[in-house]
Formats: sequence, structure tokens, C-alpha cells
Amino acid sequence: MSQRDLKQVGRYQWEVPTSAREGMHVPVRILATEDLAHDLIGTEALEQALASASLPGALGHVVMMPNAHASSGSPMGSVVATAYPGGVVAPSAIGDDINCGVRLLATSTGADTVTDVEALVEALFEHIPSGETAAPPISVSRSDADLIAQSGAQWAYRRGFAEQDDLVRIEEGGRLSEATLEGLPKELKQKVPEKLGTLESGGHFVEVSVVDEIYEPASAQVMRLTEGGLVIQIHAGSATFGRAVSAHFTEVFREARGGTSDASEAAHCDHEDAHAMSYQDALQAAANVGYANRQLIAHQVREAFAAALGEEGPTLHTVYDMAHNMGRLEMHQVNGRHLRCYVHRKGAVRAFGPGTPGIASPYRALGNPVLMPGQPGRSSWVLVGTHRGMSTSFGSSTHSGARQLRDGHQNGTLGELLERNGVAFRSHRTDQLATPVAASDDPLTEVARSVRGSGIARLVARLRPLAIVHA
DNA sequence: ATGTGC
Repeated sequence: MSQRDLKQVGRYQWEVPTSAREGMHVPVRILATEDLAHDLIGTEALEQALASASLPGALGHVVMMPNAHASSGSPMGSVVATAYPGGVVAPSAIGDDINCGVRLLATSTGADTVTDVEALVEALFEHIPSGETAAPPISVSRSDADLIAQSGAQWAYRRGFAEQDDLVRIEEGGRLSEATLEGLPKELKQKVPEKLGTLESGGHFVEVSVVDEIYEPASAQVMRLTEGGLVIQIHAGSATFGRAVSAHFTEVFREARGGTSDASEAAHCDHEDAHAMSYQDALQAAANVGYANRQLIAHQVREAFAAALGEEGPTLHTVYDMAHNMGRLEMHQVNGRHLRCYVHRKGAVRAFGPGTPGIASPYRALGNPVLMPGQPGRSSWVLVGTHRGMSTSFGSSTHSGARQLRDGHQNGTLGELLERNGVAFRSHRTDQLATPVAASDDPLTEVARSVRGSGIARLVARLRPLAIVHA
């Protein structure tokens, strides 16, 4: 495929036709500025998107987000919808860390009330386990495993780690109802309590930020956001369990095909197959572990605030909590027909437009809240889903406002960036601060401009980091 | 994204 295959189909939309590669059932649509779209030509990420468009039963088009990058199977930052029934489910189009996602908490007080940021980041670092030896901050018994898998964040509520108000503002109420651990190998079930309530040892983080700019005051108010207000983002997943589920079913699906399939081909399974149904149940269980995990971390954040700031400390309300690696059965308009679609979102979030069924009740009329963390040390965004996104991206937006670092575009390290921007930082890993970062300090990144320009979500607020606890 | 892996 060459540049000639990339056709502009909208101001921020580019399409690679099915003729670009043998076996494609649908085109690939890139939602990006011209620069970002052209940067994808010749990349492994685009090859992976073309392969995703070849999955049996693929519908409409494969969506590539502006910051899509190569992963295993489908690109991180892509949406693949398949016919249900008639199509397939592919774990690698969902992502290994099932229900990796983001929670946003907001306070009713201004960020300026926190005078000692160092003490706060220290308290967060102490209360939220991370690193290779991280263990759950509370006792999680083996018998908790089934409850966590079946009831997600609602398990946390019953154990006193959540408020009713939290549950209302978590996607799906923090609980998917078809989840079960039945039929899974014992070693796999044992993973559930292992790292619950921890940031593990990778790219996850807790970030304290200030609401730096509000683009839509009325929407911001519904989302409990005020200019200058203190907010907290939690980025975490299903605490090793999701990866175990993904690995297990990738193997199950490969074996079911006689083990003959090319290892480079994404493992997949017909939706009607019993193996796919078992996978769906385990997928929901892993998603519930993710919701429970972020709820438990949110509880620890509250404990840390109380420890650092005492009685004068702010109350932390949940704004929203959403998955960015997940698969769901949904209804969508595809080429004028209302169809049941199985929507794989990998590095992509649900961003339903106003009034769409399935949106958490406080936001039903507004539209699906979208949480888009940026690169550590730089801006993050809160957005809201649109009607336009329903037809453009199966009601999806990207999970990150950070663009991929291109060769030759690095300028210094994360440590220098944090120093320059006055961001407090704690991590068990000494190598994190040496991570190379991009040169651009433009607060409205090209990714955010691409999302806004393509119309899949509207910007509500921009967040500026004050302190980060990084895994 | 991660007690990666060729």
C-alpha cells in the first residue's frame, strides 16, 4: 500500500480501500490530521489495521485513531466491529489488559488549597501499592475472587470501599452481569486477588491535576468540573487477570482451529461457538476485576487525601470510570442498516452520543463522558461523545491524547519535562524518568485536535498535571 | 503497556 491508497473522505478522515490488501472485507478509516494520517503510511500499525479489516464478518470500516500504534494483533487505538451473529471475536482486537481504563475523581475545592503537593504525592505513593512487589492494600481472600469477578465495583461497595454515588457514575454500574469464572483453570482464577488495588509495574499511574481550561461550561457542570478545581485520574486495568484470560483464550481459539493457523494471524472464534461464549463470560469477569480494581485504588486515593490533608481535605466525587480495552455487543447503523455489532475497542473508549441507551444515567442526556489522559507531565482532557461519532467510529474515541514519539522528534527526558512543568513525581522504577519525550509542548496536542476535528467527541475540559504516582 | 522477549 502506498500514499496513493490513502483517500481523504472528510476534513479529518482518511480511508484505505479494500483494494489495498487481499482479503480485506471493509476499508480502514483513519481519523486524524493530514500529518498524523500520512505518518501512518508504511507503519506496522497500519498493516495491523488492514489485517483487522480481513477478520471474518468485519462491518462498516476498521477505525484507526489518530495516535494508533502497533501492538500485538490489532493496533492500539483501533475499533473493529464484526457481525453478530456471523462474525468472529478476536482477543487481540480488544487488548491483553482487558478493561484497562481510567477513573476520574473531582473535588469541590480548588487546587490552590493543596499547599503541600510533596506531602500529598508521598501519601498517595504510600497508600497505592505499585512496582514488582506490589501487594493488595487490603486483605483479598481466595473466596473474594468469585464475588469480584461476578460483581466488580459492587463487590467493593459491599466491602465498604465504594459509595453508592461512585457506582452510578461507573460505566455499566461497574458490573457486567454475564461474568463467571466457571470452567476456567484454577491457576487462572488464582490471578484475581493477586494484584488487586495495585498499579502493577508498567505504565499505570495516579495523577493529581487542576482543571486548566473549560471549553463547555454547561457540560463541565454536569461532570462536576470547575475551573481551577482539583481532579485525580487513575489509570489501571484488571490487575494481571485480564492478561491471563487473553492468553488462555488465544490458545483455546488456536487449538480449536487445529493449531494449524499461522501464528501471525489473529486468534479468533465464531461468535456462535461455545469457546467464544466461554470467552465472553471470562471477558466480563476480567472487566469486573478492572472496575473493582480502579474502585479499590479510588478508595486508597481517598485514604491518602485524608492522611495528607486531614479534616480540611476535599471530598472526592467520581466523575466517570471507563474501559479502554473491551469488547461489547451493541446496535449500530451500518450502511443504513440497524445491525447487532460486536465492537472490539483497543486503546479506544465508548463515546456514545447524547441519549444513546447504555450511558450512565447522570450523563444520558449529555452523552458518554470520555476520559483522555495525555502523556505524563502534559495535558489531559475530558470530552463527551457525539451523534457524529456513532456513524463515524461505532460510538468510540481514542484512549490517549499523547501521540507516538517519532524518530528524531525527541527532546529531552520525562524527568526534564516534569521539572520544567513543576510536576511532583514518585515511582518505584528508577528508569521512568529517563524515558524520552516529544518536543512539542503545545497544550492542545495534534491528537486532541484530530478527535475534535473528526467530530467523534467534543472537548469539555483540559487538565494540567500537578503530581504523579507512576507504576 | 510489562516481575515483556529474539
